[in-house]
Order: sequence, then C-alpha cells, then structure tokens
Amino acid sequence: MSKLPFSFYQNDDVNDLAVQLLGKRLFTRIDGQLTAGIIVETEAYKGVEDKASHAYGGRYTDRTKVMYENGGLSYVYLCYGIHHLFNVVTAPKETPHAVLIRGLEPLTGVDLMMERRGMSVLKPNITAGPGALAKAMGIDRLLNAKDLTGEEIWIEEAASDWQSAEIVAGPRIGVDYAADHALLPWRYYLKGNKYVSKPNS
DNA sequence: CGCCCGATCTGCT
DNA sequence: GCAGATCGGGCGG
Repeated sequence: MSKLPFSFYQNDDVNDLAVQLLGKRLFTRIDGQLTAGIIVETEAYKGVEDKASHAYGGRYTDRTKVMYENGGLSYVYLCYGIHHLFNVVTAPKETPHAVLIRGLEPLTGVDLMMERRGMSVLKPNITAGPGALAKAMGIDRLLNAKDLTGEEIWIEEAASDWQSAEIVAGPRIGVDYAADHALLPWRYYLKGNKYVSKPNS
C-alpha cells in the first residue's frame, strides 16, 4: 500500500497534477467492497480563471465550496440529472483547482463493477468516461468532500510499468460553452489505452 | 419561485 | 448520428 499523501495534492499547478495522476490507482471501499482502477484519462479545471470551471469568476456556492478547500478532497456532483462525476480537489486552500477523472482501466473488483453497470460481458465502456467510471466504482454524492487519504476513497502510487506510458494532450470534452477556453489542451490521456473515453481529439 | 441547461451515456436509426 | 433521460444548481424576477 502506497497511498498518495496530503502533500501530493497541494501542488498549485493543476495541469502538472493532472498529468501526474495518469497511471495512478483509484480505490473505493464501499460497504466493505473494494474496487480499483488505473487512471488513464484526466482533465484540469483551473479555478477562478477557467471559464469551464464551476469556480470560474470566484463562484462560491454549496456545491462548489469544496473546491476552495485544501487539495486532497473529492468533489462529486450530479451532471445532466443522471451521472455523478468525480474530481480531485487540488492546490492549497482558497485556490479552487480540480482534476476530473475521465477514464479508468479496471484492476480490482471487476465483477462488482460489471454488476453496478448492469453488464454481463466486460467491455471497455465499463469505465471509459466520467459518468461510467463513477457508477462502476460506486461513487455518488455521498462520496463528495471526502478526504482522499481516508478509508472510503483514495489514490495509490502507480505501478512501475505504468510510469513510462506515453501521454497525449488535447482539448477538453463537453466544454464548448467555455468560449475561448474550450480549446485549451488540458485533457490528458495514455496513448492507445482502451479505457480512454474518446480515442481522438 | 420558476426557468434553463449542463465537465454524459445509451439505445435506436 | 442523434434524441431522450432526469434533476439540482444557478440565476433572474
């Protein structure tokens, strides 16, 4: 066990941190049931100056307030009324940066992930995409604002064979509304991995 | 208080 | 390729 420490999440360069999260292992233990996957796709959301961020312009509400906490907490919210999306809050207190986890390669508890997804045959879309992976990992709003060094949801160091995977950067997905920030290449993924939500762009 | 729409996924065409 | 699902947040009145 090599859980990432509190200090890892205090980095205030959210793009650097989004890249560093690739290859690391996300775990949840829900009702005693362990599931885990390797992070293969992330997106950086750069706080108050990023038009695609929920904290753009300093917006501070019941939903977004956790983004302003110290790095190392979860930010889970409901999107389109259906999907829960999981983010890692980063940077020191008052700097509302976050990294959206968009793709995961299943590692542990795959049978349970399939059951949660209602799948009888394992296919890459089990955890390709932020809504899909949250469902597979059992992540919902009850896991919002959790300490990522705790016992319910946490991230561990990458296995050695994942530290040299090739990384690609491209525009973020589904943020056309962010106007001149929509094309910033703040999405990162492992080249060729099956569990990346969209292979191109 | 009411209206609009979203960091998406699925299934049908 | 595209519409529908589904509901809470955010903002204007």
